[in-house]
Amino acid sequence: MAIHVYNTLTRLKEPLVTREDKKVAMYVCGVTPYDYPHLGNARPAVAFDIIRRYLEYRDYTVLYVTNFTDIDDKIIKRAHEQNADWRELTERFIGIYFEEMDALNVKRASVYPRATDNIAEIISLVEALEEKGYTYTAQGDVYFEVGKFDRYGELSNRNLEEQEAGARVEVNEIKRDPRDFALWKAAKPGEPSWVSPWGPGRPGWHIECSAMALKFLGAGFDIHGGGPDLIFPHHENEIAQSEAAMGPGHMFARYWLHNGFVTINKEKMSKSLGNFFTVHDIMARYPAPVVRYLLTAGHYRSPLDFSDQALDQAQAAFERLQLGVLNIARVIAGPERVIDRPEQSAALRKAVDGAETDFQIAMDDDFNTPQATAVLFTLVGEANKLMGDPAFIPDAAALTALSDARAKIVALADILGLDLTPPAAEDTLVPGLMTLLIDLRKQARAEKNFALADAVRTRLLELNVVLEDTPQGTVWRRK
RNA sequence: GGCGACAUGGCCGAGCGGUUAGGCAGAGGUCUGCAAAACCUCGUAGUCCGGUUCAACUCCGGAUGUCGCCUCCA
Repeated sequence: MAIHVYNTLTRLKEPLVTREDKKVAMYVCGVTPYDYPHLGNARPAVAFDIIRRYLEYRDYTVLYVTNFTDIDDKIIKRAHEQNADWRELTERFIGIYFEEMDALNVKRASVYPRATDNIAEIISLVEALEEKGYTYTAQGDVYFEVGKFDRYGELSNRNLEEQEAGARVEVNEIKRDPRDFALWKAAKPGEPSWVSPWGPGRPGWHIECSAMALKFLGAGFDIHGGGPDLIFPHHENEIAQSEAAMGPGHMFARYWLHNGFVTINKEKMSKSLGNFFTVHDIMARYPAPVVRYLLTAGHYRSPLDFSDQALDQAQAAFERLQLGVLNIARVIAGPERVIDRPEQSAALRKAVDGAETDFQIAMDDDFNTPQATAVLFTLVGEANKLMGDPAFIPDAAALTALSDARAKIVALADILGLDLTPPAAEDTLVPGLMTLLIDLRKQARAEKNFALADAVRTRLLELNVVLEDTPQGTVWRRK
């Protein structure tokens, strides 16, 4: 069964045929580090992290490259506003980006190239384009002449003649054609710059991704990903300049994948609209795994409308998975009964045995995480049903099935980057104290001193410790 | 104006031409001293109008609506 992905370039779901057998080379456009990342930045990071993890699970070796655009107009402007050094600004926000993506359990990419570390490659690429006659210079800037690349518009499916009518056209007297874009920008006084054949300046935005993708992944790499607002013009320009430079017969990237927008009240979350929430602020109110779960609960290509209600629902759903694993752990840590009741665990056994196949069917189909997570809930449900049966007898078959179920739930969740492993073992004093409190409460209850018993439970709850009275005795967990 | 996406039960959100998605919330019940957790039962959805078909939420056409790209933006 082959993995199928939706390719923006063909507008079709296609089987993933990699350039090299069992290897995937992928490039995902990263961030411009001049501010705190917002949820719209986190979405592609998580979406492509899931894709990367799933491909690795399917035995692909993944070379994953995500860039930092660490020099551009916004950075220069922000540094100027804050009277700060632009390098210190980008360093700071790159650090913050890593911290927050780590919290969201985004695996580190193989390489995080920065534009400013790849100036030589960028200049070479512009030179190649210059030699082939795709460029012109004007007032120190170097522009790519879009009209000379006849496949321009293929990715974003736009015919440029047709949109002239009502299009908002950039006011730029320098450019020969409004569609043309800067490959190299001449430095204005006081701006950071690098020496180049065209004088001191800095790279245009689009060229850095081409240069770095080709440097680290080579021509015809497998997957190029990013947000949907990059389809045009950024990715269109990447294709044009890369394929123009390489010449006929060379493809830049084979599959183009784009995630859906995060929206607020159905409107795109964006800095310019001012309706954005930073990952930092959201994680102050909800646990990071809940935020990750929210991003996993919908399909990566669908819009995700963000709200507190959505977070609350995500939290409740995620806790159901967490508690399921915890409940199983308690039962399998308990005693085994040497009575054979194989039929009671037959349904769970069946669910466990079919789970991985169902998970793969879902994920093979363009990474259908909503369908994949349903597999996890089915396993939790079957396990709960078994353990919750008043006639449940923990025989060998049941304990094995439960143990397998737990392992399967945790393993499949891990492929989605959802960590369901119970919190690390406490130091020895805490469990001892908890046993002491539970014993004292048990005594109070035996004496019908429910006020005292409830006070113990209430005050522990204030410490975020939940007591639950089960038929097997009282258990506790952190909230 | 050009191009495109989407429209599912109170909310979120999938698959599928005829057979249970899943989650959240709600109601009733089981268990409990009371809770919590868990389980059981319950709503029986598919914007509208046509068409194809023995059969459509699922395919086709149209309408309506929402959103997006066309400008830096994930």
